[in-house]
Amino acid sequence: MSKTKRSEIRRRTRPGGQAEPRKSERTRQLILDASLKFLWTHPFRDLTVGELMSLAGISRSAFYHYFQDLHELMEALLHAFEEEVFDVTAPWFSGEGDPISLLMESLENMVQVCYQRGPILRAVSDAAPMDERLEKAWTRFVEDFDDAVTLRIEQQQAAGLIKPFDARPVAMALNRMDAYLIIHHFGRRPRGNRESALDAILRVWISTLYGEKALANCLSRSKAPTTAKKK
Amino acid sequence: MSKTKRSEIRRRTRPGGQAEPRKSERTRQLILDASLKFLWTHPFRDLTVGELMSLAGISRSAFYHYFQDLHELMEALLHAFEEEVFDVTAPWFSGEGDPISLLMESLENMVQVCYQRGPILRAVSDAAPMDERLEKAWTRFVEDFDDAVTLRIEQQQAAGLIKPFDARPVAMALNRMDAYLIIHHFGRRPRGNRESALDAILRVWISTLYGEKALANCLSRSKAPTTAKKK
DNA sequence: AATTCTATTTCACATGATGTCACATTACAA
DNA sequence: TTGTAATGTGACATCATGTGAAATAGAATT
Repeated sequence: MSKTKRSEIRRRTRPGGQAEPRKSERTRQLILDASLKFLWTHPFRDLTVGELMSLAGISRSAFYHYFQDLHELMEALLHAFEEEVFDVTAPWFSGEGDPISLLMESLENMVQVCYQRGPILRAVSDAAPMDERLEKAWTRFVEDFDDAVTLRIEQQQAAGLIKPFDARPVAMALNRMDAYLIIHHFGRRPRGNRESALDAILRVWISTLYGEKALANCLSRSKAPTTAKKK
Repeated sequence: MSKTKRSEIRRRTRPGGQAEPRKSERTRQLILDASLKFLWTHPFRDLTVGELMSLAGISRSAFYHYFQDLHELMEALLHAFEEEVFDVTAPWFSGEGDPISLLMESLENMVQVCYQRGPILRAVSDAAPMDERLEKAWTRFVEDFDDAVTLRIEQQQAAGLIKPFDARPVAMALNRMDAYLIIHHFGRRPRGNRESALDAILRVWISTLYGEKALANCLSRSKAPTTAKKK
């Protein structure tokens, strides 16, 4: 260790002046964690800066050193979620191989992630209409998917895998369905049934894009149709 | 006119004590109208009791004689909308004849109504997460559709018109798609294209419920697929 | 260890919207 | 016209928000 002081080691883990475990970073994370814990059991409308900070064990006004307001905090949560979802849906968007299998894989992954992070998703979509900035971030998130799905449909139409139609409106329809169906099912506790939500999403996507024949093939491994009525 | 006083004529138009053009009813309507005018050009988050009442030309505190708060007002708007939508979608739900034609008629009507009342729909769905009562009303509205669609699908499955599958999750998926696609397209000005939204909705519903063959027949009269890219 | 400088936190306050009250005013039936 | 209930108003208490100055704690330098 010779001359190098401990502080130098710690602080210079990341070059460029960005220190690693800076106190403020830890505090910021503390706040994020507290908000997460809160939103897991309460709707966003009940979240107040005071509540949040007392949960985090810090004074209320300290909040404003880390976030402009609650909406900016929600934006931070959204961005983390965003990244995760884009990662796990990559297969259909950029993978190679049977498009239907890839689609199924992507949608399964998406449902899986959303099942985990459901309350975040709901909190963000609840909070979005109350703040212009957050609303834009949320809109952009959804529209990024619109772009990606539109592009993929058009590619597969060109390849003759999907019948020709105006791709964008359909992509938008399917994405809205995903987002709000998932928020409905997984956005609050007790969360709905993963499997039946996924089945419905798969059914709609596949029959819309690839036709019922494709659907029949995929669902062959699935369980028999439920006739049971569950109100 | 003999003995009958004018007031008696006016007040007894509707028997049962419910007077007709009572002052308070007119004022209430004035407030509703003002809110509508406001929401047509501003998001719900900018609506304040003060603004609203000065728009209506009445004092702020008078508002609370007519509504508990802004959310109750939104609930009133929702109920008016609700009725209208249920009326125009009746064909598919209870009509007789070719199910696909009926479905198309219902969805066309729904898009038509929503195009007119888009901003109301958006305002309600924006406001809903902020208030438990309104949120419940909004949820019930959507779930009433879930029930109706589920029932109809099950009926047509029993009649062999629709392939067997678990109806409710699919009904929910299709309804979420309708609601939020429509809010997206028609909820603010400038509103999106009626036709392309309708086409997308029709495509998804028909191919999901009745298969692509049915779809091909219906869309024969439609315009050629647009290859144009409109970001 | 003492010192200095800065990052972090807190306290006290101003603001803005809400909802409620007692009271003024108006509408309307007698 | 007049009395009473319905309607409208102003003043107030409340609550969460966001801000700035002051206090405290942390880290680097000597």
